[in-house]
Amino acid sequence: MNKSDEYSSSEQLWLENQICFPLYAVSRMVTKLYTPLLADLDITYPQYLVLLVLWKEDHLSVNEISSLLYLESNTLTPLLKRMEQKNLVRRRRSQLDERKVIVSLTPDGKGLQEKAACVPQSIVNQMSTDEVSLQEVQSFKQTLTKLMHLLNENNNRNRDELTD
Amino acid sequence: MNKSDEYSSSEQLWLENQICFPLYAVSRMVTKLYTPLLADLDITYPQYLVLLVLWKEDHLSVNEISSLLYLESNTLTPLLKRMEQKNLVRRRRSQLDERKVIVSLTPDGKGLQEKAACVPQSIVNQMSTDEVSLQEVQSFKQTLTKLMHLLNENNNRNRDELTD
DNA sequence: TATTAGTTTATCGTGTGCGATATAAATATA
DNA sequence: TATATTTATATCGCACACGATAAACTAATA
Repeated sequence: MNKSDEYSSSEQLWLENQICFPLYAVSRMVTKLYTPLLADLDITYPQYLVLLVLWKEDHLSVNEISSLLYLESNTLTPLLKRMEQKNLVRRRRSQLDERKVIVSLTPDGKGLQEKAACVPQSIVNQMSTDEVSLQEVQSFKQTLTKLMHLLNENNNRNRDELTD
Repeated sequence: MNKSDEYSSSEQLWLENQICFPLYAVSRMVTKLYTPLLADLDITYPQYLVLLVLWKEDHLSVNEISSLLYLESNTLTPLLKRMEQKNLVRRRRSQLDERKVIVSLTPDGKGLQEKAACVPQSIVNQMSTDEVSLQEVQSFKQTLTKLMHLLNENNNRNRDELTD
């Protein structure tokens, strides 16, 4: 173990020595960066994520969206209903399997893709500075992605253990 | 600019090429890791964060907690009231400045520190694997902390621009 | 084919987060 | 000292997140 990783029991309970707190804080701060940009499109950040996956592949079931975004149906169902109210998507029960609800883009929902094209660059510009190099951002993203898959498997394992 | 950073306008709108999505997903997944551990203490993750800062320094105003956790008063006020209901903290108007509300630990709130001592190690154990080295976690945390301060200044700047 | 088990989505309740705004106290200024 | 400005919390409304659970449908099996 590295010397710098040794903390006393009480020091471990200091905010500065925790890794999860900055993760939590930065996540909220980044969402705040998106807010004014997405307000122009009259959508929220989670709604933007749903549009991102549908722009890549349309006509996905709630379950498929759930798997891609790691969001549960109890979050997605009301969120998708709000998007349906705004005429961005349509929700239809599948003919082949009446349990499934297929979510499809409306012309309005498709149309937002062009208006959103400038969003990613605007975010990247706001996040990159002299203090954080592109190289650093790249490896940061790699770690994030590894953690995402790791923790997702962890969550799935914990959930399955309970039902066993 | 690095070759690998060049994306077309439409590729920038792919989930896999975004850095903010894994940030958002990992943040939620990590909170899920805490949930069963904190459930034993009958607290939530944001409530745990409040306790962390009070264990380090007791008798903080709402504003001071707000600055440390980057949470607004409209989030903290009801959260602190719930903690007061559970007899973890006391909320008292300052004698010197009646605008300020001083938050102090009760004996119950202090007592939780011992029971929470094992929480950080449990989280670290669940997050560290062969795939993510300690070295990697260290630099990941450094980038996170830099981003946290950067984005906070950014947010403060944007807020002040509107009132000017 | 009748029953059981599994899958998919939805509902309910609680707890955040935050933009906009209100309220009250303290400070600054005319 | 009366008034305006600033500061510190609180209130309101809306949109997530998610654990627990229900309801509807399909698949598996006796």
